[in-house]
Amino acid sequence: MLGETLIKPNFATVGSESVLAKTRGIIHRQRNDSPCSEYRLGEWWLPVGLSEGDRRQLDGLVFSHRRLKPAQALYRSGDSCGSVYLVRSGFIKTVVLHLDGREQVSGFYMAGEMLGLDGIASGKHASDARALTDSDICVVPYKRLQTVSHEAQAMQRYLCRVLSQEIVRKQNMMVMLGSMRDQRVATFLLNLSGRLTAQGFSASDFLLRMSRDEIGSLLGIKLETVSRIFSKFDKAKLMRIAGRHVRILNIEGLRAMLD
Amino acid sequence: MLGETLIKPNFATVGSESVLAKTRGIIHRQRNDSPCSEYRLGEWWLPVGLSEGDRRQLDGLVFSHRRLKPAQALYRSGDSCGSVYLVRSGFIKTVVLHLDGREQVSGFYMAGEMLGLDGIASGKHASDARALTDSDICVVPYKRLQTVSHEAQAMQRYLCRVLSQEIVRKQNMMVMLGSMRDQRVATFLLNLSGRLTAQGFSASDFLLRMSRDEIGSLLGIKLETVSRIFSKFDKAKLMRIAGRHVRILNIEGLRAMLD
DNA sequence: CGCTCGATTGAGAGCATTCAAGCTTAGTGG
DNA sequence: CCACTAAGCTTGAATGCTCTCAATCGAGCG
Repeated sequence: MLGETLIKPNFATVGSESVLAKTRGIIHRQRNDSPCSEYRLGEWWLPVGLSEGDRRQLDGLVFSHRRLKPAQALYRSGDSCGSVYLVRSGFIKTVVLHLDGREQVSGFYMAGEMLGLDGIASGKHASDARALTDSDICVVPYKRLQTVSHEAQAMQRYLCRVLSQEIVRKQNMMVMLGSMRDQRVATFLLNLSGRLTAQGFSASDFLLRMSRDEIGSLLGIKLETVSRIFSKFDKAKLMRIAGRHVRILNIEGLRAMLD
Repeated sequence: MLGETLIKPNFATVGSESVLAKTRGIIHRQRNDSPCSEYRLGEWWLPVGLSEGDRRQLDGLVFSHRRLKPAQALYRSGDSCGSVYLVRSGFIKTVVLHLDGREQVSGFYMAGEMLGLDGIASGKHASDARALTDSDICVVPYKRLQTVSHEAQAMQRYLCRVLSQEIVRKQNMMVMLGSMRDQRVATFLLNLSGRLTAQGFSASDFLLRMSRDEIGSLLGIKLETVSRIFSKFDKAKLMRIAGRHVRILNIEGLRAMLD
């Protein structure tokens, strides 16, 4: 068991996250719990790449949002893709369906990250997106995004950057799948830690929002192997793992595993 | 050995491809062998997504080209990324460098396909691109592309589609890496066959432009395993393999392996 | 002709998966 | 409040597959 001293910065769900949000001051500027209210994109957009000056041009871009319960689908493979999605809070997984019926996780998305970008090419989503926790999602109509992009060149540049970033992300996933099992798990943990940090959360203490099976599915290994490697890392004092509570003890040690 | 009757549609290199090009009539409208001449993008762009009407707007988009010899680099990881690249002819591989020095192939690109899209996000290329054969590459300055995209909405839409398509491609690669070894090789062959078909080449007879090692690197398996699986497919009469000459005998049998 | 590089094939070792059992946690209902 | 249940997690043992190591073969080239 992990001691009580364990900090739980990303443990908050929709109900309690505003406390954290206020302490960070940027992301959660306001909350509106009405189910279909509209948000202004500008302040959400801002933290991930646009300058303050560009923001004014984008303030007109309004969009709806969706609340999801765990296991609820945001979209399904084959659905016509009229929007892209920005995660306001919560955790989303995307899964690709094999021809033989098996499912494979293709990505996890957390607050501030965009998903649904794989649907732009063909107009149909190439994967399913499902909530892992209670989640709050901004729905950005793609048509509208295009119009704004056409008018504001900054937005166009940003959109291309986001798309390119997703290519890099998938490519890094590909490369990771070519490394040893242990390295994959280390990479996964470091990646998660880094993204949580970017959101203002602790880099060393966090809660996994996904099962061993889902982690294994993403990393191309079986759930038992994930469990064994976690235990191994724990024994090696690289981290402490208790259920889904993770505390990284030796981040340099984890990094050292990658080379 | 494969018999003399083997058709060799994609065997042509820079020296002889114009013969094939003329028979297809769309892609190679003209040839200009001067080392730094400029091409009009419109007719290259056209076959992969833009309507005839949009084309006129794009005709002003000029760009240079590069000739590459086998093993020659188009760009390297870390190079500042001022352009994206369109393959006119030949074969390019992209490789990502692991922290431990190993190299991993992240993709193969053939005529009509774009690469370098992973560099847009950070302004620096995230991989190396090297020629597998003599290749002819269109260099499309990204700044210029942005300007045109801003003016012509059709181009903007197209650019986003291309980026999204690359996301789908990488995602499919990821998923493939989660399947059995045999299935990966089957997927690889079917994918290659399909892309060659899209370029007007034979779907059943073609020449691999990459080594077993490079195939294995992409598929996450060792070169000996690639060789063994090729031999196995050959024994099963799914295909004939002789060195790098491939003749697919039972494409439905290969497809059936995927489910 | 001999060299080199890539491909093929075999044998043995190593490691992840499979199968199975026990354990913990969370949620439910008495 | 506690027992019960189900789902997820951990751990062990044996199997099977891929990798590693090694030898051979063949094609291309000087």
